Amino acid sequence: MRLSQGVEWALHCCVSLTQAAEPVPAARLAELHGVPTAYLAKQLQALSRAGVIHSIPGQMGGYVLTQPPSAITALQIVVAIEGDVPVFQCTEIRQNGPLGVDPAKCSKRCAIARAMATAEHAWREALAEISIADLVAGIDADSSNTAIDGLRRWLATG
Amino acid sequence: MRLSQGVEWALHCCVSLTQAAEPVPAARLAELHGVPTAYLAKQLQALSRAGVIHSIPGQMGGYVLTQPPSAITALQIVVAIEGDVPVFQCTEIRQNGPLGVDPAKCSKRCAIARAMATAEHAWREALAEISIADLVAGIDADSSNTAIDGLRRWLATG
DNA sequence: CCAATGCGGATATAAAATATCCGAGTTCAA
DNA sequence: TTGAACTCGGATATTTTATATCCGCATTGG
Ligand code: FES
Ligand code: FES
Repeated sequence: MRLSQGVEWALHCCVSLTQAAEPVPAARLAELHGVPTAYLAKQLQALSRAGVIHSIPGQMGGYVLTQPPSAITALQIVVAIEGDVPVFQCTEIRQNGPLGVDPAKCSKRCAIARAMATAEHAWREALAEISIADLVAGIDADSSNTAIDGLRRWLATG
Repeated sequence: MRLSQGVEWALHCCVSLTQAAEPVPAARLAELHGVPTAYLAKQLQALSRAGVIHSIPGQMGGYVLTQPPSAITALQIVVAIEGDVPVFQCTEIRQNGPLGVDPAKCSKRCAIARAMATAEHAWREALAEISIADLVAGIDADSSNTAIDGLRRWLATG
């Protein structure tokens, strides 16, 4: 079980967009991160559909964040890219075999699925506690306050 | 991102094995749960390699739990089937592009990976709190204390 | 010895992730 | 107003992974 690579790209792009004064095209974000343009565009479209970013068409178009960095969470981004399907999916095998339970009595989710969902909920809660602003602060601290400033400068010199 | 189906099978098998007095062959577990025998065998082998269950070869052979049900956690089973690779994998794209960071300065894990690892840790901690005994108790309660008894009886009548 | 079982690898199929392309629509400049 | 250049968007290939299956070998117990 592995999270799609698009999640990492999306996180990096959202961090970058916090330092942009104008819309940033997908090609420019791809150049900045050294990833294939066409595939990154797909992830950005997913973010756009989820309402995390807003797309502006036309010659001076590109992508812009729809909310302040402190209001965007890692959970939103993960859900946007991966979908909100549960990590553990109960396939109701309790209804199979010689001891199969009557399907009519399976309106309630089974005990195993409930337990796994509880653990998954803990993960989602933790993801919801991570904001883009937190990531920006962390990256800035790691680089002795040079990375974010350099990023803003690079984005400005179109 | 979706957890492999083998995890559900493994959980159900461990629950079933708690009610067995003798080793249970893979074919019998497959029949009980109505799943393909050959593929289930693969999952059981993974559990065996991880030390969750013990395999006994020979004519009266089969699988047995290595620990009491209260000592086996859902985390052990998930790791056994899926491997202990992290859900979020940092591919170090911060080293790419025109603003790429010097690889020599990347000995420390990046801020994004750290944040995602924290969330993942919360999930693992929650999984470690789930024991097979808990699942048995939950299933028993859901069935008005009939399912586990029926299971033990079915396993005894080889 | 013979039958039954777990183990491991090799193989075929199905699904998903990855990577790419071209068209519809918009904006800006001439 | 006209047009050209640029943007996003969805539909399309390619590669990788997960799923499912099979067969031969070693081991155990009758
Ligand atoms: S029946 Fe298998 S987890 Fe619900
Ligand atoms: S460089 Fe992308 S998450 Fe670490």
